[in-house]
Amino acid sequence: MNMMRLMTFEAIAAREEESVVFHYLSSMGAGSSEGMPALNRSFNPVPEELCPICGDKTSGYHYGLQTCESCKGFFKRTVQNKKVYSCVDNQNCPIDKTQRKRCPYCRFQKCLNVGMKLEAVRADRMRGGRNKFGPMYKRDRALKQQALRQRQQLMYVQHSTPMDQASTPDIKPDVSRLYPPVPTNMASGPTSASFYESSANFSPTGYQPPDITDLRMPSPNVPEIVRTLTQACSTCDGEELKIRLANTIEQEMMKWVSSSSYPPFVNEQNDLSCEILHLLCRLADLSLFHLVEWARQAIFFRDLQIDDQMKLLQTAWSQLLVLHFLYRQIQADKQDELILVHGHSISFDFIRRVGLTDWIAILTNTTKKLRALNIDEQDLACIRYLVLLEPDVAVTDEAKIKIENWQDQVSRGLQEYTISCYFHAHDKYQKLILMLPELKQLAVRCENYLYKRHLDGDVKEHNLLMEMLHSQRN
DNA sequence: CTAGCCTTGATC
DNA sequence: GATCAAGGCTAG
Repeated sequence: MNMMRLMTFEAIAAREEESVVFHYLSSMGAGSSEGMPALNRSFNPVPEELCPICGDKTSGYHYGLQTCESCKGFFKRTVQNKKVYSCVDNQNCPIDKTQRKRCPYCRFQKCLNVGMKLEAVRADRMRGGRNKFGPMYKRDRALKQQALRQRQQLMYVQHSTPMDQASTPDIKPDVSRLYPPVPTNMASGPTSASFYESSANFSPTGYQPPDITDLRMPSPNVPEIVRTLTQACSTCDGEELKIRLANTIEQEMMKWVSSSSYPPFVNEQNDLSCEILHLLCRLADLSLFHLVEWARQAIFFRDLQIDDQMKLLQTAWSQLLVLHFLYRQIQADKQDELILVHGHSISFDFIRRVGLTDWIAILTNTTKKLRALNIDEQDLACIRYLVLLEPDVAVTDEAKIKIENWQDQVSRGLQEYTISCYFHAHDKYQKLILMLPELKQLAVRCENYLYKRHLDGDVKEHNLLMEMLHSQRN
């Protein structure tokens, strides 16, 4: 059935449309904000789009994405005239506005790598009109608008900090809350005290660092690959702003928690349920942004072509979000509270009142299992990569071989690590691997739930989270 | 060969 | 009719 679908033009068009998500994601991460003071940007509400190949000013969508006029022309000439170039250097020449003429080989490679479409150059040289990429360009524009709005929202939060800080003086922005923490100093062993110290100030709801007197050996030998994966975490632009936005969202949620009457009237309960779901989705959306930025810079993953990256991300995003969410629960070590991104928490009682009763049992069971496994940050880092680098996702043959090799490296690293650091828990590795299908099942369940609530009109916003949810179902 | 400007024509 | 992403033209 899938094979049949792949043969149809609709399927191809749908697939191309899906890639918009990734173009959008990659352009977010490309850091249009890099090195630019926030205040300057606030006076420039529509940031000038730069060509992903050479950095020149773009002139519109050409052959799949926004590029400058010269790269458009170069791509057209190359494809139309079937040019074959060669590189006199190492096939990794820098391509920018001043040097783009130097090596056409590397320029063309870059065109393909960023996602320019060969098939958008017409074989019949027919002029004018539109092609199948029209809807894709339209959606890309809409997504960029959405990204812009989100950035402006972040800006708003940044400039409203005095009040925020006054209301929660005990909360310090901690980027590790958005996405799993990664220590910068591994010298002290797999669970460096510095990580927990960094989280220790973070106790708006009495959150305390978990007890680290576990069963680990005092000075374990962490395999190189595990060390690398654990260290290789992004520190993305605007993280602190996102943390502040998360804080603002959570404070809003806290207002609902404290002001809602009990027992609620029927309509009131429904409104409350939608409002809380809306805020939870906004938090998940923030985490998703961060997750994508992490993935873009993630070792292995960053070496793949954009189309392959997109496929992997579309398969893994919900699992990675769930994984992060569960890890947060374990870290906080609270049995009856839902831990939010910025460190606030909501009691399970409140969760029941907004109609999410079923999820409490699921959450409790899963966190219980994970706690029993005594997952540490090295395990987590490896699992994240195992989830992200899913070899069964249909990617190009070349990428598939790479991914299988990377999976193998990560698996072996994890196995070696668990054996050397948890020698008494000899089956830890197997248990971790066995958790993966369960994680996937849970992620799918979350997706389905969210999708249903979206169709029911309970989740109205159009954000990256919804975009990912929809792109999988198209 | 490059890159800026021009012409074309399907889609909205 | 306006839009805008194709292809075409041409000075440098």
